[in-house]
Amino acid sequence: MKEETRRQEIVRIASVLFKERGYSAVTMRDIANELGIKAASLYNHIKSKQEILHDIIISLAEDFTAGMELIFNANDSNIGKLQRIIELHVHITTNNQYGMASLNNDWMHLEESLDYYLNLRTDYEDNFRNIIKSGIASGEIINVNPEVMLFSILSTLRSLYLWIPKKEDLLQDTLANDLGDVLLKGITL
Amino acid sequence: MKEETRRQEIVRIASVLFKERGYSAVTMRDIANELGIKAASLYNHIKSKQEILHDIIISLAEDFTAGMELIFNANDSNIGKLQRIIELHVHITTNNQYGMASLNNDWMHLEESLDYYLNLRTDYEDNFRNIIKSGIASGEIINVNPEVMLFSILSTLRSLYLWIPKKEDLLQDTLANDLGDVLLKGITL
DNA sequence: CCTCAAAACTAACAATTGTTAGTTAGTTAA
DNA sequence: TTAACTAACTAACAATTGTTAGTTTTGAGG
Repeated sequence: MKEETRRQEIVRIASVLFKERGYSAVTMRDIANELGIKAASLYNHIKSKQEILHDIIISLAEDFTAGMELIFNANDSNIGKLQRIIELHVHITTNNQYGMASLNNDWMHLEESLDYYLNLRTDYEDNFRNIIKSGIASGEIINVNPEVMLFSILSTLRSLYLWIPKKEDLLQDTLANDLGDVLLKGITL
Repeated sequence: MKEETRRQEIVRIASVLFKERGYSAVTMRDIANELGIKAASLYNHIKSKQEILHDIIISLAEDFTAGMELIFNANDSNIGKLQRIIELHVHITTNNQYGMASLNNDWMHLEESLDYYLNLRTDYEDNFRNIIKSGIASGEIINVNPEVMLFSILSTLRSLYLWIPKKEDLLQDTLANDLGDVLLKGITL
């Protein structure tokens, strides 16, 4: 484990508060308080509140886009790719449950990096959609509206951050497997 | 159609802004601006900003709890009940896509009514969970961790508000049917 | 012990926040 | 015409916001 810089600590603490209350409802004084220092002292380490949000969201969004790129270009069945996407989400969310809240709910408060974020998200969704469409074309996946499938699976994966912390006992692999069963094979016997 | 009171108009406009930016990032002046009046004038119709949030969230939460109660006590198979829950979400979300954003993301900013809201939500989830467990016991539903199934289905249904406005062409019934297929029967051929 | 940089501090700022008080214009009912 | 009511207004408030300037404390290396 590398040492955590004060800057990283600020971002980490902030992401916890942002998950609880949302970016706009958390003040610099709240963050400073949690660290036992004064708000003004934060500015020795970070440039602005906005920069904290950027740090949290952009690194996560890039992780997803990079992971998706790998899966998309891999030599695998389309169902196999979907299973690997599920694992990607479980993995990233397990390692940063707090940041995932900002990624989902506070992205609209990004300023300079908003367009960049939106592009990353669009790329990600396009790849996801193309995997589903390929799966339908190849007969791996049922012929239902692919938008409904994309939406349904992605909604579940994006909400993982709300749920993983409550089920700490569940192993990452077990969770990814169960989710794969439920999302891909359905729940009907 | 009944006439909309000024108060209802305020709550409706506010819910649109709350969906875009979140409760904390929307000011009384923003809401007033959208109505073409001054912020102070809002107080002729409402008691506080907090009351607007209460209005939006609590009525929706009560709709869900009441709808669930009906379904739970109905004479139907457990899979049938799940399908009716899907229809309940599609129906309520279609009729109030903006309010659903606050229900999902701004409930933590409720003050006096926070406990009441949390109780409604717990009741709802308990009923949902019991339907799934009954379905497993009766052999209608596969024997996978019921928490994973509850989480997966509910996440999708709770995210509908993000997605329904983009697919206005899709009829309520078609959407509920497709969602039922995907969520219950899975997507694998 | 001294130096120097990192990281804390105090004090203050201009802007914005939700809300109140008091007033005014427009509509309805007597 | 008058009286009452509704819903807008202006002006202001105290508190809180993100941030800056300038200063002091701390701790490691020479």
